[in-house]
Amino acid sequence: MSVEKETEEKIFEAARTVFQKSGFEGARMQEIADTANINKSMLHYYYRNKDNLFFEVFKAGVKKIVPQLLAILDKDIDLKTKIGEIVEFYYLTFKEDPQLPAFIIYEMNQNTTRFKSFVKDHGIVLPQSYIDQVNTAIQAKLIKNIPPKQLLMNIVSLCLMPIVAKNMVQMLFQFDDDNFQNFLNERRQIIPEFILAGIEYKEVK
Amino acid sequence: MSVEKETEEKIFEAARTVFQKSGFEGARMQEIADTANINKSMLHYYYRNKDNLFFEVFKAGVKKIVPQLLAILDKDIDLKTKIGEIVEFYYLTFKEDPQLPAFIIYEMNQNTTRFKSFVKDHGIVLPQSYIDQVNTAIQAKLIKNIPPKQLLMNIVSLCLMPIVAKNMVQMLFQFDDDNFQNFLNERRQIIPEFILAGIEYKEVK
DNA sequence: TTGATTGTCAACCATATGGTTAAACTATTT
DNA sequence: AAATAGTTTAACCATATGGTTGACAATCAA
Repeated sequence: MSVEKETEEKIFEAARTVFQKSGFEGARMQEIADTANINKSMLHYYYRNKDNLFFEVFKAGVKKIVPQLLAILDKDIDLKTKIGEIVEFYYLTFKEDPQLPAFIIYEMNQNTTRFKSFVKDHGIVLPQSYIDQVNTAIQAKLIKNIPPKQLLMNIVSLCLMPIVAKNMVQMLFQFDDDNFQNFLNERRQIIPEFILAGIEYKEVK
Repeated sequence: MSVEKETEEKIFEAARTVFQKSGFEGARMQEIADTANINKSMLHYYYRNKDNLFFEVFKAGVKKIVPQLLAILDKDIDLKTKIGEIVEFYYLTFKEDPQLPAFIIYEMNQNTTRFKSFVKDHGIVLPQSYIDQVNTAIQAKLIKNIPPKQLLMNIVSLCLMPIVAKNMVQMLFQFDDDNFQNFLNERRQIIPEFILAGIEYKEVK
């Protein structure tokens, strides 16, 4: 049994690597097997077929991002802290898994169905508490008027876009990998400042 | 000769459609031929092979985005106007070609080389005039201190991310296509306001 | 120890896919 | 009108790819 888990785990890790690098269509079962150092038949023995294996990887990827974000959004903390936590969460998560967001976003565009079932199974919904929090802040004139979804879109855009468009950014800004990492690191401070100013956030004493 | 251009054009358009929908790996030469309503051999007759055809489509895509952005950045207009123009440019361009940015960004991550040659051939460089403009504005205390590349990254992120992550956004926000289009439209106003507030922009009289 | 269950592998299979070819057809030139 | 060059097509080819099979090994239950 320990052997079984080991192999299954090896396969999954290899699949994660290859699928995230090449996408569903670009990934080859043989390459996954080679990466895992096992026979190709094992892939089918444990996961039946390519779709299945892919979906496992895809699900794990979504699980790593979405529920965490929603949990932070739902927290009972003030808006400023919340924004800071989101920025930090994205920075840390994608520092160690930089290809994940591009992978998820691309594959979701290719096949919405895959994701839909996941959303239903996990009851993924934007927390009402977040919506209320923003609207309350607006009414209290603590921030300027902005639809909560638009604000969230802004936050996520600022965090994810540079990572998703990594090569484009590196090319246009003529960054090597170090420069790019510094650029991202710099954004940990710049993004929260930019957002808070953007909504004209007023501190509550 | 008119027939030739017609066929070549038909092939290119079909290739654009299919490649943008499915990506390089997911695209099938047969599907392109079917979409163009011609025999598959014609693809090879006019474009030799898949790589070639793809690269033409890819180049055209980049040409539609990058030079335009750089041209606006290089314009001798004040920062506020410039930001407004970028936001409008992106909105209008991708309203009629929504899959383009995700396509370019994804394929660029898959194969940097493809893009590198393009950048070299077209002398694509971030205009110094833009860098200077931002730095000057900072020194004049017209905006708060922010590295020009970070500011540009913010602008582009806010414009592109929702389009690139369309399905993700629609799912999470429970938008149908109309809702989504309205959401994007709403951003034409929200993004410039958000950015100008974000950099604490002061009007020059 | 032995019989059964589970895991692993090399060889194999069917099909899809990018690409080729040679012949037919069409327009253009002489 | 004949020859030439350019365009289009159906049939074909080699290979890559996802998936299967059957033999064999390891592990476990009795």
